[in-house]
Amino acid sequence: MDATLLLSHIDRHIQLDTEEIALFLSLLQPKTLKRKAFLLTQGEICHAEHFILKGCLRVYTIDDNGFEHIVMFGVEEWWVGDLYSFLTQTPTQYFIDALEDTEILQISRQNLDKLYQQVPKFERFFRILFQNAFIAQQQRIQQNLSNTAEMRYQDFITRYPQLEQRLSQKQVAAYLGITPVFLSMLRKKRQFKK
Amino acid sequence: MDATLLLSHIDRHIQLDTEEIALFLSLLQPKTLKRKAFLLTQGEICHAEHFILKGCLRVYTIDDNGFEHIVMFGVEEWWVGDLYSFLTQTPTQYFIDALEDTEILQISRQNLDKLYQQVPKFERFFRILFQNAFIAQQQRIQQNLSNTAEMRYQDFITRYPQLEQRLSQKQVAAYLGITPVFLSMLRKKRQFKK
DNA sequence: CGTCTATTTGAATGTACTCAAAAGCGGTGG
DNA sequence: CCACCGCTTTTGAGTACATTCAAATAGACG
Repeated sequence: MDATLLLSHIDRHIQLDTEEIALFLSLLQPKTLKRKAFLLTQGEICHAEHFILKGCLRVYTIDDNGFEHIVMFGVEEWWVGDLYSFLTQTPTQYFIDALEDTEILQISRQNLDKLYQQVPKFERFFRILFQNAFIAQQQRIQQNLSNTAEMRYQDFITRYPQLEQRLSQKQVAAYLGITPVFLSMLRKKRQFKK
Repeated sequence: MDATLLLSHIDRHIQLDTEEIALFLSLLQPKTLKRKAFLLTQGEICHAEHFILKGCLRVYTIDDNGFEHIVMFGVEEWWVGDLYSFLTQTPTQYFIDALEDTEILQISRQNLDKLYQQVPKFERFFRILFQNAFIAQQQRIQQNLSNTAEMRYQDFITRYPQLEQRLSQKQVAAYLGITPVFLSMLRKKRQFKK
């Protein structure tokens, strides 16, 4: 498996020498997932963080009424996992599965700890990563508070136009927090407006 | 101003020697805010991150219809600011003001950069901080997707019982994403149930 | 005390959901 | 390669959750 994408992603934030790169790569494990395969299911402990080389994953919960709610999508160059379960080693409430055939690189809890110890620059790398993720989530929260479903859909397709292409409406609805039926109605309404 | 609270907060995640502590403290600036005073208003650039020693702040937007939406509260031992504006040095979309008389310690962009350079352990500190903030936000997003207003209110008061005491219903409503009128109705309903 | 803001209450409205049925689409096997 | 099965999307009617508007009451603060 080819880690070029991951290395260039890291190179954007910190500079590593060849030794550090070698160490880092030795701590990773590749994995491929067929469409619809699960990476994590509710009740399991999340043992690794996953970097996506190719494909598309979704992180979601299933509520008491059986409805799916997507907390995040992951595509190329994104990290996914359940951080809470990963850090506390407690059972997760999330499911993660593949919407497309997907290739990932995994780093386990022990290996990540080792990485932080041996290459402290990675503290900086993940600090920046979480910082950016925090900002993105805060914007999503603010949007959910301020906007109607129609505005949120509008924003979603302008913010992630290429992602929307890859998803079914059902997935988009589960991310926006509305029913697929209602999303269908919104789309119909939009056609007239344009 | 007394930085004990901040130092013990930091000590939970990283260990500093006396020199490092001295350097860190030299990079901070104290500030007091009277109730209703603004720390940041829409259009300004956020020049510092703020650690709360005492008091209560709110971070919020005002939407096109003039409604306030609170993205986070800050009380003792929390950091607040607009990270996006802080990092990109672009105008913020948020307001931050004090709900109580408040004492904070500020660290400017330049001083934080200096801190990262001179005491890399702070990369780790903020990595952990953002990591935890990310988890908390993800839980909030998941809740907003899954739950009705009534459940969200229930969860809020069990999760932050002491915070709710300090807030008006209007503030709680603006955080939950509902109108004060509707929150009042929910509270009335709850009284019967108990 | 008086003013200003927050909260409560009630009626009408709107946004989004439920249920149900039909149509569309994609993958799989014969 | 077509036919069928299952899942997604569309459409419509009725419903529920939450808002708007308005007015009255309560509370906070100077």
